[in-house]
Amino acid sequence: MARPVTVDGGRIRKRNVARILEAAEGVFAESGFRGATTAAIAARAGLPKANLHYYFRTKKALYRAVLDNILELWLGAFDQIRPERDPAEALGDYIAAKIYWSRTRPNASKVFANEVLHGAPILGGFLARELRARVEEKAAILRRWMAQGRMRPVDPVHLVFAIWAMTQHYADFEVQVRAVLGRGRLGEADYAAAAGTITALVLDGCGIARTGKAPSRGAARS
Amino acid sequence: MARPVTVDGGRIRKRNVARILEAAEGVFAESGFRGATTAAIAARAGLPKANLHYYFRTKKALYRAVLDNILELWLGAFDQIRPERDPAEALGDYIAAKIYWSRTRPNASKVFANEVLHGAPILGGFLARELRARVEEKAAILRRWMAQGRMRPVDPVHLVFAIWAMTQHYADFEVQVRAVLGRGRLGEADYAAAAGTITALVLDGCGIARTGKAPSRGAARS
DNA sequence: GTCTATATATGGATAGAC
DNA sequence: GTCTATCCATATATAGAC
Repeated sequence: MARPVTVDGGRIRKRNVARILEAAEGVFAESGFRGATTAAIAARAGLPKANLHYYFRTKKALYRAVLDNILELWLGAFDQIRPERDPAEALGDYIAAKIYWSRTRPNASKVFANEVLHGAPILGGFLARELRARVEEKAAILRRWMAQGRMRPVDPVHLVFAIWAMTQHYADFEVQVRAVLGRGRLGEADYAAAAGTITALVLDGCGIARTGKAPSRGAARS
Repeated sequence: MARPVTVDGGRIRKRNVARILEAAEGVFAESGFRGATTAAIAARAGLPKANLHYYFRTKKALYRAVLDNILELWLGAFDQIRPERDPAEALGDYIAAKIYWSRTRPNASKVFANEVLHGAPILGGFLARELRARVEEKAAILRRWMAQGRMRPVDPVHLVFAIWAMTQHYADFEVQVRAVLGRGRLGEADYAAAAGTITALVLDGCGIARTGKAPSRGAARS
């Protein structure tokens, strides 16, 4: 148990852990922490239930591991906002990155939303420390841009809340968005319309003339 | 069982049902449908568990009743948007009404968010029929205002999504908002800042000059 | 490392006395 | 209408053979 004796350096372990994490993200997204069953996660991962418990002793430990993956995405996207950038481009790329993740990793967004919705029992500390610090850091950049007259003064923290809310809405409330739009599935055009509307609201709200230029390369990657 | 024989016309029943519904909204908001236990709901309502099952035979039936109450609020607020109104006032009052409900009925928002987040198993039909129709009705009003040059052309449905997302964020993600703002509890000033930021984004995004006038009376009521 | 069988706990729902 | 006691299903977690 303590140390793997196989020569492959835990190749099987790596593959199984990855499968379990992906399956768990899906099941936690669909059913929430309480509603998710280890049996359902194991079935989706293609493993017997006892095997899942071999890799993650408790359901809670597995849940924590899933959340850890998600936080990386969230904090990574935030770094589109850097002091040396043009405000309009930085904000536009940040919105594009968030919409990109809502589209490609909707389950990650849903698991996070569910966690926060129910009081952030696991992530409470992260929100109050790491996230708060990162928001303050980005808010300071926005305030500097405002002081330099490069954007209209708005409350920078509430602006960040607005961007989070509007972009993640397309993942978290996807069922409602599809129902209201009458779509079986959201397509390229729908996400483009969403990003366009959100970008227009944010840039106009900040008094920044839109350039019509496409988001810069790599916007969705880092 | 079939008909109440008491002379008070079911006064006790009315009181108990109301207590149960309020308790259920709170517990469903905190724990989700699956995480909520009938024991917890009964305890919060101050009744023994079996008594709860006397009024609502199944947990699902109780959940449906809670959702029904919530839909009334949602559709009611929507009626701030009427063709004869001034676009800026109508949108401003709609935002004010939604923020008012996020503040005063956060649990209602959370239960709804949880339902949609997990695929709207109960409300799917409502979203595809009633809600879709209501959004189309309001989108038509917005399109008419745009055609009359009273507001800049934007995608009206995505604009509605944006307003929903930004306003309900303060109820659904309240824990995160509090953590990032470093507040133990959100106060009057926080909601005012939220409404101000959201209104600025929406009105500027629609190219409508802000009047500085306070939201009209009754904005939060109907 | 894998998997069958099972111990154990929790929670929805009801029977039946009052 | 109220409430105690209980049935029964479900689900987490583990024991122990392979």
